[in-house]
Amino acid sequence: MANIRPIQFPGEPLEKWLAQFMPHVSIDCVVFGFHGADLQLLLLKWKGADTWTLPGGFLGHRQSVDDAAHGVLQARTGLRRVHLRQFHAFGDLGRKEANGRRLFRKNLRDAPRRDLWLFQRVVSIGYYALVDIRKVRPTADAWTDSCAWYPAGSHPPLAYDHDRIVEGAWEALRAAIDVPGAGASLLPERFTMPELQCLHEAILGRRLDRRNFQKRMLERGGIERLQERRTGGAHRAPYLYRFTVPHAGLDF
Amino acid sequence: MANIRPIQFPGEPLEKWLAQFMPHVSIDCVVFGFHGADLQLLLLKWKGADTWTLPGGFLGHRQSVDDAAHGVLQARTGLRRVHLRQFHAFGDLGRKEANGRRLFRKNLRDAPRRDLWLFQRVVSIGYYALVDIRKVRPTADAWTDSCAWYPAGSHPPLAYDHDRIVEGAWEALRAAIDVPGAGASLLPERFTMPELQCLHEAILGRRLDRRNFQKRMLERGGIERLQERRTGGAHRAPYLYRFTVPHAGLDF
DNA sequence: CCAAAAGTGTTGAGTCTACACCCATGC
DNA sequence: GCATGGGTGTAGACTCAACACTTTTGG
Repeated sequence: MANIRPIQFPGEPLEKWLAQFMPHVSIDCVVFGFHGADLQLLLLKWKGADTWTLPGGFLGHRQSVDDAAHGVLQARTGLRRVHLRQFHAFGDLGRKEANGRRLFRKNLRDAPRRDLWLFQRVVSIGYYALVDIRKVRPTADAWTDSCAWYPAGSHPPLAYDHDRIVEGAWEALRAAIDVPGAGASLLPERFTMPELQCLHEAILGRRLDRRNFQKRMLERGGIERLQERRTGGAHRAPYLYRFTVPHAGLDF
Repeated sequence: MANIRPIQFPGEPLEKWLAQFMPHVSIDCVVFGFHGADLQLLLLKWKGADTWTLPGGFLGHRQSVDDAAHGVLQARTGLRRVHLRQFHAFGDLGRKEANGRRLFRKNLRDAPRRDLWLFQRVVSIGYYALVDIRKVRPTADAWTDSCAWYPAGSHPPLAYDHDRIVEGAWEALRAAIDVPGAGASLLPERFTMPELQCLHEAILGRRLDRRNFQKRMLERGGIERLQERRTGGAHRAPYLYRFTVPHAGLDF
């Protein structure tokens, strides 16, 4: 992995900040975490508005798209090596760019120029990320006053076309859950089988049979049972497992 | 479908032509056709160079990414309603932009400016298209002197990262072949079961069992048997079929 | 001892694959 | 008739979902 450097808004003028990026292209990241029984989404709330968006960013001139996505993740979560997967590019008209100008305006001394590419149409490349929610330190940026987790099923409506992007990410995640090691990065290093099942149920949106699930996971490989059990809970102590393929599809 | 207008290079200067496009974003189309027993690829050969590339184009300022892809297809094939599917955005560094400047240079009176976005890094959105090869009129553009079909297994090496784009498209096509109506747009309106099987074998890269294939296709639905048979060939005349779902996933 | 959760096994339905047989057509 | 390709059926392997039983733990 090369060249991950978080880029903060360095102050006005806006033009100067924008100059370091490749114009008209952005990254949006649907960051999935897992806690309790629900999938969670990492969302940013903009200053001075009841507006939420996905964490996003732009491409440095000498930065690959994948690196830029990792940069966004590192800036908002502090994590460097996350499971990150590109799933679709969004380039429809009517992505409500004018709305964006209003959002930025509130946090600038002077009104930004109308003809900046930031306020014209931008093609956004969608990534989804799977992270261990306990390792994340949510960090807002210069434009937003909070970065926080929301239940994926009932998050506040998002600006632009970000609700559609979430839909696409979730669909891609559902399609990708069926490979060995899937979900590795959403869980802590050591986990129990019921926890893994709970994660799969959250992603798929339906209940699974406990016994068939366990069988399938073990036959498929990619996880190994440890000697220890999780003690302390009521009832029988479940075994702990860990993934032997650390991150499915994470190749660096 | 809105706003499909093929945009031709209107003559120099290059800057003027480029001004109508959203900078730094391009479309590349992997156009699959089917003839005989092989998948075919539509490729462009550049003027004054032994260089082949995929058909591509840029985004008009008021044009969605999908519309731009349809525009590319219409310009190179004459077809308006084709099965077209976005599969990945390519934005690595090292896409050999300098090479591109050399290609354009040969067909311009004056050397183009070095700082045009065309010669910097461009993020390319990859689409694959499935077309009926007999309906296509391959049409070169101002930069190329031929637009022609090549066997997908043994085409000339492509410039930039276009070989990788073809790989990705083929993989996405393999993954998508398993839905009812798949391949509808690669075949003529009426086709025989062996023809459909041949297509599937070409896409998957392996032989299939004749009997099981027929059974699966008919049980799955989406095609219907006609009264007619294909006469004229040696041996028993096969039935003709047609798709009842016209184009899988083509939604306008 | 009981309730609740966790581990393991079995059975039947449905699906996929390999293969055998018959039909049509040109030579 | 016979070689070749096309249409249909069947038996076995395999997969997957439904379900029963046992074990462990806290109260």
